[in-house]
Amino acid sequence: MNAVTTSTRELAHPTRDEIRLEGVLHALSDPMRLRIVRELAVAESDLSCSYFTLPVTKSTTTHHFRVLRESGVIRQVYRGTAKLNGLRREDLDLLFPGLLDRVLAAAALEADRLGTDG
Amino acid sequence: MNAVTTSTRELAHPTRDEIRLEGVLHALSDPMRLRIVRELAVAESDLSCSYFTLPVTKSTTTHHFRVLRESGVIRQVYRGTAKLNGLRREDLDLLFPGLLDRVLAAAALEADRLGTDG
DNA sequence: CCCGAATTACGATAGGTGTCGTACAATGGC
DNA sequence: GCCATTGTACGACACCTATCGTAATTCGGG
Repeated sequence: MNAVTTSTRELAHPTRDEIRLEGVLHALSDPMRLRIVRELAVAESDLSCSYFTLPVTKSTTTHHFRVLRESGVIRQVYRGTAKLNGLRREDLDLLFPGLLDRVLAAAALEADRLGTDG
Repeated sequence: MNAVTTSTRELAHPTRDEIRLEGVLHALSDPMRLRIVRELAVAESDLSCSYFTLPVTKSTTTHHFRVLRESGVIRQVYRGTAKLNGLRREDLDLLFPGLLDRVLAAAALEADRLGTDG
């Protein structure tokens, strides 16, 4: 009905200064999560969870998105029944300059090297 | 038991092309291991395990060094009763250009931010 | 040839984690 | 109001992992 759908469901995000390097590295060390992050990185805007077609169930997908959110790697906002996901680029770049880009570049190089892209 | 006393106990290392980004990120996502890597990074030469004074037992320290070696982050060589540890900078920089430096810089920034250095 | 120093091996343990399946909840369109 | 779409909650399970303590191994030196 409303032109601007204001969702009431709130999601807990760590503030910028609560983000820990160890947590970010751990979040990125899982193949599924790294794949999600890579897709978010090349996306022009936020992507819904259903956009991703991962070789795991929806339950597991939900789990991975939560890990990414709670570690501060992504931001999640409800819009209707969907949940939009976006990288927290600014926060990450402020805390860990250049880190995300290097990880993404490394992931691209490795995917190319192994011939298995995600 | 044997007669070969060339002090060459061999340790299994992954070859460069066996190193995986996920494994490296996972290895670096542990506080103890990140601390070890940071110390190795500023060292002029290889360091023995006993050089490090970590708040864990020697058994646990051995475990962490093994994780770092098996993930390809460090190289370990026996010399007498000691075991010398060094970063595999060249291999890592070839595989993942700039990644290690950014992680180290991020770790330094975070340590400064949190006021808790290692 | 024994001793001490450095490190490992082994077993144990508590907690984390990736995965699944099924049942449940929120939302927007009809 | 109903229902399809989207995602969550919860329980379960196998596996991994960080940690410890103690016993064992390797090596150089006396």
